[in-house]
Amino acid sequence: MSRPDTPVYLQLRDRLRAWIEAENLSSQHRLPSERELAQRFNTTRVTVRQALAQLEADGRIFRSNRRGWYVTPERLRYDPSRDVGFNQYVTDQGYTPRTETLSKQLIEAPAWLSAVSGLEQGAPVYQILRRRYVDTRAVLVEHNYINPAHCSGLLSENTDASIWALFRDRFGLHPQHRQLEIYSLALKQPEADALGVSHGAAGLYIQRLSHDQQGTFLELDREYWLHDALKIVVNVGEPMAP
Amino acid sequence: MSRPDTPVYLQLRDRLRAWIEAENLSSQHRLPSERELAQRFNTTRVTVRQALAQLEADGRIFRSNRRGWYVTPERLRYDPSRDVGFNQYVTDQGYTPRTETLSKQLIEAPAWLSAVSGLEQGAPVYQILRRRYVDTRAVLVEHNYINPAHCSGLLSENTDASIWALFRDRFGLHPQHRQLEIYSLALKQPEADALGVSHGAAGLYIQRLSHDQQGTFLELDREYWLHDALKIVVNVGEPMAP
DNA sequence: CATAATATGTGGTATATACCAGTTTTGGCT
DNA sequence: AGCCAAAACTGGTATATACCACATATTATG
Repeated sequence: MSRPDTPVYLQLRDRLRAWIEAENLSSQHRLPSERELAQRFNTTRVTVRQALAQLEADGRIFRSNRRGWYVTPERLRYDPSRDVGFNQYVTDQGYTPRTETLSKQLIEAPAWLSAVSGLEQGAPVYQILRRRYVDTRAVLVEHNYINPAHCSGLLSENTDASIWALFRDRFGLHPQHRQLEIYSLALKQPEADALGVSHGAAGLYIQRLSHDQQGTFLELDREYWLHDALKIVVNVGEPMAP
Repeated sequence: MSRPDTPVYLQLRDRLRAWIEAENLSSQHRLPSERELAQRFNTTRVTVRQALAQLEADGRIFRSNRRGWYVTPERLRYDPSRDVGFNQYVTDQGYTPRTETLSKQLIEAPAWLSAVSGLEQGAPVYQILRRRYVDTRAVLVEHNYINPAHCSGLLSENTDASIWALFRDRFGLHPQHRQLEIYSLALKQPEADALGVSHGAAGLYIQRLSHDQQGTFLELDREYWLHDALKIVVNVGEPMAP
């Protein structure tokens, strides 16, 4: 299969991957320590870490700060184009969701928000910052910017559940058009810290800009995900004929 | 700004980032060699490579095998939900596209394709493998699986241009429904080699499953992108009122 | 028995060094 | 000029080692 002169760290990567797939079915299982792996495979920690970095990039293992390496759980399937709440998604797929509202306040729209939303600069905007968990793992932080025009009093509501459920059931708001932006990046200071990973960890950025039936700005959502925590599934166009 | 005990490789990362942003506007510019950076910043190559890996993860620089590190061009904006050709996208954004058809053949649908498309296993399917460039940089490889039912003779056409243009203009086919899947992964042997990067390099996977007005399978597209080469922009729902 | 101090284990950061495998440049030759 | 071999240069891989910061387990102490 592989040439005999395959680099040590790739051999190690493949052996670890096979070991993870064969022996160990459960997620969140802890790998042997780097030192132990180095000894067991008769190499050095530096080389072991090269192999681990490969598996991390592939989303098969993740690190918990100074505690060790763990097998990554299955990716969460996620459709950012539908207004179904995170909690429901996670529950439907057999996991336990958790949401923490880190802050919520009324702010004045900064220039960049004005540019993408069409709001006047300095106009009042609700800002909600939340952290979401799948089981015990923090997988994303979310920045919400909401037009208070049609949902005054939103900040008094419980924002640990679905904001879209509030929009629908309490304020009668329905998004008509959404623009999604998705790209990979390295997580920086605030988001990386909030997710308990180191600066520079691989992340996926999802931005969702929603307008209502009249074409007025409803909400801007900026989500910073761990890159290995999700698989985006979007349906576009009419559903198929039966 | 940063504490005085910030690790060397992060200081170096930030200095390089600042240098890239300030001094150097042009993309594809080559960075000094690792050894020169190590000397200039009075550290070792290992530490320099940590800093470079951070900038690579952030998509600001990329490596060309044993030739050096280069400043990453702007990301291509890409909407996989529209049937507009790659060549047009790239041209519209001021770059020069190029497409190579690596192979095209009639194959029998394997089990996995049957599972997602609804075709019978073993049914004939066109398979087209292409590599696409933005300017001189190979940014993705694309695996197309096309239902020959409504477009026989497709393989005789020139597949270096848009397949969707062929569908539209020559066969009168229009996709009605699409399912997109997007997630990050590490590029493996065949795709990494085709893109001239090393195995394990960060990539973005985009899968597009298209059905026509009658709900019959049209095409499955599997795209493997360099993670830093694109920004996905998808519009969902009716356009805004004027 | 609960709590605090301590020891141990873990990944995180860093230096110094060496050789390998390709790429690019150089320099000599025709 | 054009060609080709040799040299220089680049990132890729690898060993050996050391210390740090934080997490957890262990032990001493009230």
